[in-house]
Amino acid sequence: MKYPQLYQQFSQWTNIPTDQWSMFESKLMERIFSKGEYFLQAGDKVLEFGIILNGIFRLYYTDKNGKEHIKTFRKNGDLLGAYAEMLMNIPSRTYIQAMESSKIILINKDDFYPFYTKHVCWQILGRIAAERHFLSKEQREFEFLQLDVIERYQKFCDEFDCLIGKIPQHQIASYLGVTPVALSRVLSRSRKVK
Amino acid sequence: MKYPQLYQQFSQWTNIPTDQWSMFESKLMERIFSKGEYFLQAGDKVLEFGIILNGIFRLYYTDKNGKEHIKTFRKNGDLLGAYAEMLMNIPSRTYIQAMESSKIILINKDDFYPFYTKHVCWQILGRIAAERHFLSKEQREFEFLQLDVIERYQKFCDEFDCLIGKIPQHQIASYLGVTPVALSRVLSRSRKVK
DNA sequence: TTTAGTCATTAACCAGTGTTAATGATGGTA
DNA sequence: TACCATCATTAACACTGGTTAATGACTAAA
Repeated sequence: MKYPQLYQQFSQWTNIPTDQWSMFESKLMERIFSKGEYFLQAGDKVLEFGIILNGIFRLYYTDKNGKEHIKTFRKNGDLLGAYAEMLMNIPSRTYIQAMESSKIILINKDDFYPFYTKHVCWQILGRIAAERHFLSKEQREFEFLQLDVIERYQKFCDEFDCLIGKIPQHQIASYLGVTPVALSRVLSRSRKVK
Repeated sequence: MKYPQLYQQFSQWTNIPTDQWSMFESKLMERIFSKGEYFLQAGDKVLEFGIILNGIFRLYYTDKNGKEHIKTFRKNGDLLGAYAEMLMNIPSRTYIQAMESSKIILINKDDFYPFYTKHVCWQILGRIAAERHFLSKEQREFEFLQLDVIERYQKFCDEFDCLIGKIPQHQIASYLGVTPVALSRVLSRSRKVK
């Protein structure tokens, strides 16, 4: 078994027969991304997805004015890819960029899909992955509807604590849906209060 | 077959053997909701979910100040329930209220879950339901990050066209993440431009 | 018909944000 | 060292959105 850690992670969700796992592992590839390198850019065909062994990536898109909007960050153990575009079978609208030297496991979409019909465990994993993606977006919707900037920042610190310091503040601002100037003001205000 | 229309809808996603379908149908119940009646309120145990035959529901939660925030609206053919809370197995944080007289099909969560192990088609349906829920949230995230109020309003009109006139404008404002006053101003401004 | 309730609109005021620009700090590179 | 790029901070200004309150339209109930 090449990736016992990954097997552990998947086995949390459902039992995977060892023969299924070894077939799956045979399709996996490793790849290193250096800081700043892109896993995917807007317009690219979505041919594969990954699982992060170590490192940090940011996912963002650009609007009609060329401004970047950060959707989320991904770290150890997270799935990596343009998930929505893969489901819709359209070219990527998302840029996915390594924020530090990162190591990931890759699998081709076309190598993975056949597993769905080989064993029910892959359907279960697919369902749980979708459910977890949904839950994180539901949480984000909650934050946009109910929380102001400073509260959203605090939530960000809770969720991505290990990333503070590794992510420039203006990118956190973009994730929170405000400008770097606005976030800086808010943080400065909250420091004065304390 | 009691609900051929529902069978049709599910069959779009995957083939369902007739014996599976009749077992499934035997668990279904019908229920009518009159205007204003609640399918679910915050604090309720999430015991069941539904599929809307006809009518409109709104899903919202309240914040610490008692203000309502509308998450979405649901109409014919949509799944109805506190999906996130069901996945997390926690009490509902969501209020689900009929906006007009509505008819739905109900199934108990505990009656449905066993189907996951009876046939793979239910896993596939579960996965696709989760994927579709995810995609709609991803779309909503896009709108919050990239669009201003008037653009979000236009998107709303595209997505829920049949509901315009049936939904009070202040509830649309809540869905868009602004106050009724702000939405009214924005619409009045955009009317003048034309 | 009268009354009460819901809702959209508008005005006035204020807090917060976007924008632009200037400043200073930091870190990497020639 | 000097130079460059990146980034956080702050100021000034315009504008948007939140809040409150008043008004009028409409509907349903008494």
